[in-house]
Amino acid sequence: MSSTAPAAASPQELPPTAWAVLGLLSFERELSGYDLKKWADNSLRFFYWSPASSQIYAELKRLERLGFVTSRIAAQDDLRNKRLFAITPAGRLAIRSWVQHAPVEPPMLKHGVALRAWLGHLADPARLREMVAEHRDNSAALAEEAAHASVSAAATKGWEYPALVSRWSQRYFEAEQRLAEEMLDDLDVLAERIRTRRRRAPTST
Amino acid sequence: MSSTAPAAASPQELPPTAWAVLGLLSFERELSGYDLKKWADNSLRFFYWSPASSQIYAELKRLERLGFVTSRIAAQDDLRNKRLFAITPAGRLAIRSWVQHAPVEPPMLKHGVALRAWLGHLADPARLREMVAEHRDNSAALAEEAAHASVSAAATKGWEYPALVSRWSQRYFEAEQRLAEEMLDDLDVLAERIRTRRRRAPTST
DNA sequence: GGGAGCATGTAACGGGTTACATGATTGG
DNA sequence: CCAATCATGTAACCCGTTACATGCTCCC
Repeated sequence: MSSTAPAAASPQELPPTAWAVLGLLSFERELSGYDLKKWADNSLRFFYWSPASSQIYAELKRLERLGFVTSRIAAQDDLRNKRLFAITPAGRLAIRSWVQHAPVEPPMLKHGVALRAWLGHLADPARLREMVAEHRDNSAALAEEAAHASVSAAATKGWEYPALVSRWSQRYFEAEQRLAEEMLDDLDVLAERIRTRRRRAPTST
Repeated sequence: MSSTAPAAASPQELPPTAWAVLGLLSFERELSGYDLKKWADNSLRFFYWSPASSQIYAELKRLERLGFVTSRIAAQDDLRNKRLFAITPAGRLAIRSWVQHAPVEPPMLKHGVALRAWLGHLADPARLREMVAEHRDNSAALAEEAAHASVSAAATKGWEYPALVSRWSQRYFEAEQRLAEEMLDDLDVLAERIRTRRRRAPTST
């Protein structure tokens, strides 16, 4: 089946990136692929990764083929061969339906630091500590960035929901920071336990 | 470049799944692909997704080609054509080096619920609330599961680090639950604000 | 007898990335 | 003038998934 369906098949079945891009356009502004990339970088990035530019252009092509967006070349006043995209009524319908009806799935998380802590028996305890500390600092920095994003979103009319999610992101990264700190404590306890145990019944491996 | 390098090229450059699988084997037990899948399902799943079985078999093949694991057919006592894999000294070296030297990268998160909250202007407020509440409940359930995993890991010798990470996971999902609750509050405030505003200056799409 | 679980894979597909190509405009 | 940024894409690649095929064994 499939093989280039004629038009809007079952709207529900698009990759997340397509919905993300269409979602960015649902704020009713005309945007270029380049704009979309930048915007994704400083909003979606916090709770959803930011797709590669090439991917954005590919999704835009698909969305246009489905009739969910239209494009025009911005000429005259704006010069450059810049293609501006806008959401269509069909696109608005489709994304509304997706937002409302897509099933609630567990967030997907790939936590490299946690994976390596899980394999802690393979690492030098000090190095492990270092990694977790670095992660804690990264989280703190991201919390800061999200805080900034939230104030600038709060200042814009019609951006109440983005502002709300920015606040959520800020809290998320603050929590991540706390979790890292607690893990550091646990690592210290564990390292201590191992050290004393080794003192009694020395070396193996 | 590349095109089936003769042997252990630069060990650092394997997909995460390969390291995850090798990591599971680093606990020094002989495991089948099937075993690995099950184990991944109830440990890695919490902080790193669980790969498809087919993927696990593929990675095992690759790891064997690289000399990081060996396999033998478990016959006699165990019957069935079950292939058991074990880590080799080279594999132990490689994964140790990965755990210690791989750069600390930000965890990758794809939070569907957050994305849809970000697009809250496209949803019925009640439905949005429902979705976030469902996510909160899912998180609570996952926290429970992680708690169980942590007690059973704590009971096993040599599993101190997995136990530590299970504890971390439990806290993570508890935090996720709290974040969802706070988002619900924020959504209520926002919905109220919109309702009163609309009462003064009525409707517009 | 038959279904649930054990066990190992193959094939096709697709989503997403990196690397690359190209060119135009702006500002120091 | 040259670097940075704007701007749009193509090509190759690979990770990972779904769907499927196969067969065995355990236990009700």
